[in-house]
Amino acid sequence: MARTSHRTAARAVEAQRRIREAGERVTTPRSAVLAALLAADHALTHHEVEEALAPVTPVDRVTVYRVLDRLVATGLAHRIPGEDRTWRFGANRRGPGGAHAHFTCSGCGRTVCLEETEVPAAVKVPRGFVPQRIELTVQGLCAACR
Amino acid sequence: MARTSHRTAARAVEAQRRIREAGERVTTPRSAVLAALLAADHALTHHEVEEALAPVTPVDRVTVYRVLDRLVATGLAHRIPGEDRTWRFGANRRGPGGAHAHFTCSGCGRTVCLEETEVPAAVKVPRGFVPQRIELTVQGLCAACR
DNA sequence: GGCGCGGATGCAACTCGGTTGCGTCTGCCT
DNA sequence: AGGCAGACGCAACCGAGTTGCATCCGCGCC
Ligand SMILES: [Mn+2]
Ligand SMILES: [Mn+2]
Ligand SMILES: [Zn+2]
Ligand SMILES: [Zn+2]
Repeated sequence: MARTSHRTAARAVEAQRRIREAGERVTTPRSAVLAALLAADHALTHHEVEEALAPVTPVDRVTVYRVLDRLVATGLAHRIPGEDRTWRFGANRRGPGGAHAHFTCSGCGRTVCLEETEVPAAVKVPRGFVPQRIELTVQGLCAACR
Repeated sequence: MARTSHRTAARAVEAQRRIREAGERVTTPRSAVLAALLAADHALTHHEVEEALAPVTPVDRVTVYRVLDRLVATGLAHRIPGEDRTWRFGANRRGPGGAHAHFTCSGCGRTVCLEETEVPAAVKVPRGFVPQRIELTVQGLCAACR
């Protein structure tokens, strides 16, 4: 438990450092949300973030939405559109621009970032179309649900 | 115009044939919805389907949802999750199981099926994970919006 | 350390894509 | 033609995300 809360504190500091370095104001909700993303082993929904913060640093629903939007806008996190019409958010652990694939488990509904998996650099598109970003999502069963 | 309505009628017949062949009951809403998907040059939202049918064969909002669900379940159409939290639907012109990529235009918001574009057959996933389906979406600008 | 301001938070009300329950209607089999 | 399971229409509902506005507070400045 001492170990755990030590890690938690370290994560909070790390989150604050990242926010400050991005030139953003360091506020309680922002640090708490980013720390939650950094702590998670899978991409979190708005609701999951809210729940994760509730016991220690309750944050208003709307603020969670706004903070996550801002983290995405400043490149500190990324948003993953899901099969179930809800967005999930993951911290950009290795800075912005790291295009990677995602895995969504149809058992537990969790989405994880596949930092290792290559996304094709280019694909064939119809004449006149200009590709900008490629998204690759794998559906299947995670190790736990298999 | 004679040409156009002739094509329209042909499409209605084709839609009915496909529905019957799938072992489903042939109803007015079902034929109309599938015919609309077959006629479209891009994947349609629920709302677009409803609008397309309104002038000739008005169909209740809820019925459109249910018909589209069923077309997907029977393999006559497929559902594409979008960046904007709405689903889009396309007819499965070449039968079910034809995995293909999609292109979403950030200008007009339209999504088109890239029937030509290969989806990688397999990707690297973490140990113990079982991939089932791979989805590839390209974001960019379409020829009209460029 | 205190001051002031612009941006951030909290709360309430709202939008909209999609769902559910239920009574009526109809495609299809006999 | 007759009967029934399944489809349709309508109304109420749900939940993710948004908007407007008053209050608060991080941070640069003294
Ligand atoms: Mn990710
Ligand atoms: Mn398609
Ligand atoms: Zn799982
Ligand atoms: Zn376009």
